[in-house]
Amino acid sequence: MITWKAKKHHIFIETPASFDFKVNLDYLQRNANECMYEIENNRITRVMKINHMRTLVRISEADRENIVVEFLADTEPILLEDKKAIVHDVCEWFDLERNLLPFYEMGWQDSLLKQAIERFYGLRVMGLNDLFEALCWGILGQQVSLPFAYTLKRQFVEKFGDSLDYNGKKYWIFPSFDKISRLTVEDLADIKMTKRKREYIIDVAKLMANGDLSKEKLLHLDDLKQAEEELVRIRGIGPWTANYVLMRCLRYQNAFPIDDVGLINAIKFVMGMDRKPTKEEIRALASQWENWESYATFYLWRMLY
DNA sequence: AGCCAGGAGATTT
DNA sequence: AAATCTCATGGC
Repeated sequence: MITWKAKKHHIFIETPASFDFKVNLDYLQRNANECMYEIENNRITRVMKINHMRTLVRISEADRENIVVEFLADTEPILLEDKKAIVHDVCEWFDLERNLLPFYEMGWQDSLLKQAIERFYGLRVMGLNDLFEALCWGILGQQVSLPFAYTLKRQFVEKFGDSLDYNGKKYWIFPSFDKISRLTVEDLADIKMTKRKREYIIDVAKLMANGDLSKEKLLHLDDLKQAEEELVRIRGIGPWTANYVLMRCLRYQNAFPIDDVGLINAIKFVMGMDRKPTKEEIRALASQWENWESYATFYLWRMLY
């Protein structure tokens, strides 16, 4: 259990030893076109949705063992349950409750992971807590470069999302599946993604609006395989997107987007290969990562950017 | 200019 | 089942 304490306008959350705020911050800053939060002076500012309320929070490192959440724009939660919800979401975002020591113990002896672990010690798989956002991000990222994916996301969010204003800046809230479920592909015509992707996103929004698809349902399945099957059944979601979402949103430790180009390139780079590794070679390397595939992938991705 | 990008679905073999 | 084709668009 995570220890936290609420002050008048702040909440302090204790972080584990194998956590490094700056390393995670670096990850969050990997693309300047990110639209869901702002980072300035080592402080993250973003909107968080809890119990049907929206709060603008600023998260920073208080000291080596604590991060602090400040509330801005008069959106401070008063009720204890709302404060608890904030703590819960922050913990989930930073994956604070996971014990990384077994991962490090394993990775330390793995020639591929060793460098990544040395370089990014304290890095967590940063979450995409919201299932609709995670699915959309996965779909948007299919077969396009990362910079372009960020552009698509920004267009989508700024056209269909809500925002809170603070000090003359807008802090965006990801479009709701309710809203998107009522749109047509023509409504999304301005967003320069393929028509197919527009269909996928609207269809996913409809499934969520119907209640046929939800984070809760996926979390209540027994294991990764079942959740993956459930997701892959949806048009537009293949093994890559399913595992990406299982990793970043549902937080299955063994989620593994094995076909990911980034992972392939990272392995090629770290091993100094002059060609891309085959799927079989990746499987062989990953056989040592059992039950830590998601973290292994995330750390290797970091070697590229 | 051409290749590729944090793929997926449909069609063919 | 596995290989191949088509989609589709910006970045480098």
